[in-house]
Amino acid sequence: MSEKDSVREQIVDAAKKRFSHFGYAKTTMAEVAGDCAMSPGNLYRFFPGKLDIAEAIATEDYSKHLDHLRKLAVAPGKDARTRLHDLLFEELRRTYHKLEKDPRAYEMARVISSERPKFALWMLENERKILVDLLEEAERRGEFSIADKEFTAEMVQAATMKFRYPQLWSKLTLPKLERELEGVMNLLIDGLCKRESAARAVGHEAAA
Amino acid sequence: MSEKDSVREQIVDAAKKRFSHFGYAKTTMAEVAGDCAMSPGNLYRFFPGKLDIAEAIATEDYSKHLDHLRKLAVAPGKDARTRLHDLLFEELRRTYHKLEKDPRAYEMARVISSERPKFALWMLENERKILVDLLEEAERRGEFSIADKEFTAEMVQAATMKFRYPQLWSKLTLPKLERELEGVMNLLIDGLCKRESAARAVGHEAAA
DNA sequence: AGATTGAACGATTTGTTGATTATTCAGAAT
DNA sequence: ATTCTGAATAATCAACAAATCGTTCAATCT
Repeated sequence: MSEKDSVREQIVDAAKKRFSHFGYAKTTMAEVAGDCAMSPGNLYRFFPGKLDIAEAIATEDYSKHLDHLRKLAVAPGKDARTRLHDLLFEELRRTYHKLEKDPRAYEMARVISSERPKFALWMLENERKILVDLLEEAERRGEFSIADKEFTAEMVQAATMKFRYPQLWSKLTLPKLERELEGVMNLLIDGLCKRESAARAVGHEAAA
Repeated sequence: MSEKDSVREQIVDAAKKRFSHFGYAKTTMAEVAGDCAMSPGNLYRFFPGKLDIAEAIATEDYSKHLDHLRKLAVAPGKDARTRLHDLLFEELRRTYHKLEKDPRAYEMARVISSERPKFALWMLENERKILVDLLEEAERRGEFSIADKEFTAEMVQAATMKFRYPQLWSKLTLPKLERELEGVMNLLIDGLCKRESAARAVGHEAAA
């Protein structure tokens, strides 16, 4: 089984190079097989198809990102607002740099999320789990006050949906996106509602 | 000029029928001209091009919707929360019924917003003005507490972006979308933050 | 003169053909 | 028996031709 796994890795590595050099569509299975010194047919003993190789690459890369997010969400010595801030900003920055700036990665993301819609849902779920953890911790410490954490996490994701889809960015620069995310986040945390206790004003505050 | 206007109306009417029957792409200028008992070339004395006819149709239809929204935003005897609720829900319902349920309207929306990106921005601006009015009124009455209304209106729009794009709905039914919008709205109004005053819990509350 | 036409033009779409490519599988190699 | 190959297959893509359609404008009509 270790044998098989190392071949899988070899295939993923070869495909990663090809995909990021020439793009997903312009890379043929024959080329990937050639790079691994095997026949095209043999690839199918390790992956059901071309798309599954792309998915493996995306999963591997995304898992690292998830680990990073998990660390941010439980960073000690930071209040809930800051951790939520760091979490949402990290996601925005990754999306921006990875997709907006790299046409090859963008192509792969488009192909995967159109041919494998479940994949995008799986990513959302993973991030929601992190959010739930953050919210639970925040309530335990008395920072937030939330009845249904699972539902609230979903709502936070719905409200920040715009920052996940480059198609919705209409030429906005990263700083502008960051300012918007900052604004949305402050609204989500503090709300529009008048309070007795000194309310934090919801205005533009530079992000970075 | 009144003469010219009535011809314009005739053209818009003919095009409206064709577009909604056969779709934008499958309707030819010659057909629209024929319906108006004129030559194709003559259409261009009234509209710069085919897309402008579609835009005229969309503008006419959208203006009625805007009037409706304005009424909801200033409805007397309702608190700000309710008016904001009505406003956002009306937009969601219109988008759902008009685009999600009518492939012809969806085609036109796609064509216009891809060929005339300014149009979508203009719609957002219009709705933002209404939001600003609502927020100003709400602060005057002491219901909300907002430093920068223009910016906050932008943030409310950013946070509810998901409900404007059917592509982001991934098979969600209208009731589910409504429940989500309800949740996001409550979060925006009340915030996550713990307060001294009795906080309204953020949970699922049936929409309709 | 101003309004209108419809043939002419170029851009876009459609249809067709011939590669190219993902995938399969009967058989060769180990 | 298991691993692997590479030709066969079917699906997709690319390139080209024909047709259609949006748009223009010289000529015609009112």
